[in-house]
Amino acid sequence: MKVATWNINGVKARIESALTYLRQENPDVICFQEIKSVDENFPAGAFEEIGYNVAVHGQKGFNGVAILSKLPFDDVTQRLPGADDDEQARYIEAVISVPAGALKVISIYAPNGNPLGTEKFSYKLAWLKRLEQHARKLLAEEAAFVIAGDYNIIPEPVDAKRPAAWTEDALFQPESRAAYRRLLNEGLTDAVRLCHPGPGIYTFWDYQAGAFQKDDGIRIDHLLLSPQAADRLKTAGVDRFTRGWEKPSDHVPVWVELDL
DNA sequence: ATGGCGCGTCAAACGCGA
Repeated sequence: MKVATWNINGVKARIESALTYLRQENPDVICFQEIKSVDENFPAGAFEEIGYNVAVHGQKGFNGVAILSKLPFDDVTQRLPGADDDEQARYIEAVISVPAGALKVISIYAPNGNPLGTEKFSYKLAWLKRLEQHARKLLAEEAAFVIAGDYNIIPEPVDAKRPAAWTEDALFQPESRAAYRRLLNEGLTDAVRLCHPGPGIYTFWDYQAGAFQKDDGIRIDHLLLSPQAADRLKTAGVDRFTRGWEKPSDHVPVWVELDL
C-alpha cells in the first residue's frame, strides 16, 4: 500500500497536476496540504472520477488539508485536540480498513512560524506541542498510523543544501528541530530518512532565485510512522520530478510503501 | 553580491508562504 503526501499550494491552481500525478503514480492514499479552498469548492468530483474517496478540511484563502483514499474511510476527524479556538485548517485524520487491519492516516500542515519573535513563531511551537501530545495518545493505542505532511521543519543540517542560509528562519530553529526530535524520541520513524540516509534529499525549492535549477532545496515534508506501521515499511521516496512540471507546486510528493 | 515567485482575494495591491 502506497501512502503519499504533497503540499500542492492551491488545489485550484494544481488540479491538473494532481490528477496527472495520481493517474501516473497511483498511490492508494494521498494527503494534500495548502489546498487554499473551502470544503464546498474542493474539486472532489474530479478525484472521485479516478477512484478516490475524499475527506477535506478547508478554509478560505489559506491553509487547508485533505486526504484521498481508494479504500473507504471508516472515520474522519478534522481537529487537532488541545485548542478549541484554533480556526486554522491544518489537520485531518482518517481511519482506513486495510487487509492487515486498520491504518490511521493524518494529514498535517504545520505552521511556518516566521518571522521569529512574533506570535507566529509561538503559535508554531504551541501547535507542534499539541501534535506531540496527540501523537503520545495515539502511540499508547499501539496501532498502525502515519502522520504525513508539511512539518515546516528542517530536521538536521543534512536536510538543507545551504543550512547556514536558514539559521534565522523558523524552519531551522533549535526549538522547531527539538519538537521534531521529540516525535522521533517518542518512537516515530522518519521513513524517508531511514530509507535514504545520505544528503541531497529535498522536498521544497523556493520559486525565487532559480532555487530548483541550483538544487537549493530543503527537506520539510515528512512521513512519520508509528512502530506498528514502521514494522511494515518497504520503501520510501521523493518524487522530485513534479518540480520540473509546468506551473509546479514549490513542494513535491513524498511517499511510503507499506506492507499492509 | 543581490535579487530574481506564485497563489488567492479581488479587481489594485496585499497577505502569506519558506
